[in-house]
Amino acid sequence: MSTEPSVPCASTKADVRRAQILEAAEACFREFGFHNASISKICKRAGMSPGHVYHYFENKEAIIEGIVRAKADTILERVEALRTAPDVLDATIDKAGEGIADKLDPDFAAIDLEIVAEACRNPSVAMIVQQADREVLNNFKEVVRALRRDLGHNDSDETIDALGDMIATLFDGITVRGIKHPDMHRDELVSLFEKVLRFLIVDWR
Amino acid sequence: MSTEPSVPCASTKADVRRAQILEAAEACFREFGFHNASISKICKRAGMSPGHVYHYFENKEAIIEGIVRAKADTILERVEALRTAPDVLDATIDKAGEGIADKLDPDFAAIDLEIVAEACRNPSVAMIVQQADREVLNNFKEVVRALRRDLGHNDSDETIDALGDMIATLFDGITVRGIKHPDMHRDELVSLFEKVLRFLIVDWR
DNA sequence: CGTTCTAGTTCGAACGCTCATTCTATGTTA
DNA sequence: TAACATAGAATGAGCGTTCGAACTAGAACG
Repeated sequence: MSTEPSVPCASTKADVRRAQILEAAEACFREFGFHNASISKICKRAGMSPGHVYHYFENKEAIIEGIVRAKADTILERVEALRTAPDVLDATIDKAGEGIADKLDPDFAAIDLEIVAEACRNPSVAMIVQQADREVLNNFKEVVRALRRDLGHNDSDETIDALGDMIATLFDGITVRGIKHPDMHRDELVSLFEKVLRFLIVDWR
Repeated sequence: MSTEPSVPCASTKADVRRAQILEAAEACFREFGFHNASISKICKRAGMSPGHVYHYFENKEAIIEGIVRAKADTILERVEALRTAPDVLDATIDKAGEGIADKLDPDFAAIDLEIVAEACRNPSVAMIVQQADREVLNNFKEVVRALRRDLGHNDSDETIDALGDMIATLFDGITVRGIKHPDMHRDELVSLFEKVLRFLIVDWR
């Protein structure tokens, strides 16, 4: 213990509390949605008093933004990892299967869709979501561009843009599909998904 | 006027009121989300008193279900129309462009995503959404099966299932993409979308 | 033809409750 | 002792819902 001065131990007491609140809030948001998850539900789950919660977050909106930002960071890390993989094409298509599995997880879907729905009417949430998407997409497009250059394609920026958005559309769609059609045959869908991905990245044009 | 007995004029006074309420509710749901759209907001917009609203709907949940059911019916009609088109393949791919434009409309997206998010935690909404999806998909799969039979493909049921879900995934994804990346270059995406559709329906396997 | 009756509409005040947020007081630590 | 951590009661607003009364419009009746 003692002083521990300049180096922020990466988790001050305040950081721990903030994380506890965010964790409890995420669980409540998942279960009830942003607007039906009350502060009292959240602080009961976090084992704190409402006053204490307000000591760390200015208001409920700030908690929502905290969650949205945290989720955005997670996705960003994931894509960042892609770029450093040894065989990028295989990694991309292999990881697709994993990515799909994640996105079909009801817990993930509940929060993700809640966030997108909120982004439709809450400008600050929309900003966070859109900025995260921009970074993810830029990252991913770099991967795709390199991949296709190696395969002999000579793409314009517009082509790469469309390709990036198209593939993102596929992943975005999976989350919704899992909710609208929970009993679908997943394995076959994943295999078809990979074929489409191959068509887009390798064969197309 | 006079009697007008057996033939239900298709719109009794009660039906008109119900429709008014649903219309006002939809606008509020779009603007505020299901849970931030209060009865008082809804009835102000509909120009009615709260008591009057409760005369036609048992509770707020029933209004939500009414909206969800109405939206589901609209989509169903759209797909039903596909089956009766003269050149089905072209119609399917042409209509795709229209479908995409609709799904990119922020008003559509706001309600649609709100519904899917609600379906994650509200079982009765989930049921309506999933049943509608089943009907839409069955309809659409019939179209695809016939199309591919004419093209010389001999598909198993599982193949057609996967194909249907894959294409549905594309459409579901577009709505989310439009929110996460509102400035994207839409024309290029639509054209790529159509190529993927052609790959899936015509070329694949 | 005017009046009464009836059943369906429509209103808006009122209820009990929960919400987000604030405030003051009390522990805790160093 | 000074600064921070934590509690929990209090506040006022707004929620979903209920309820009784007022308003209609047309049928029945004299």
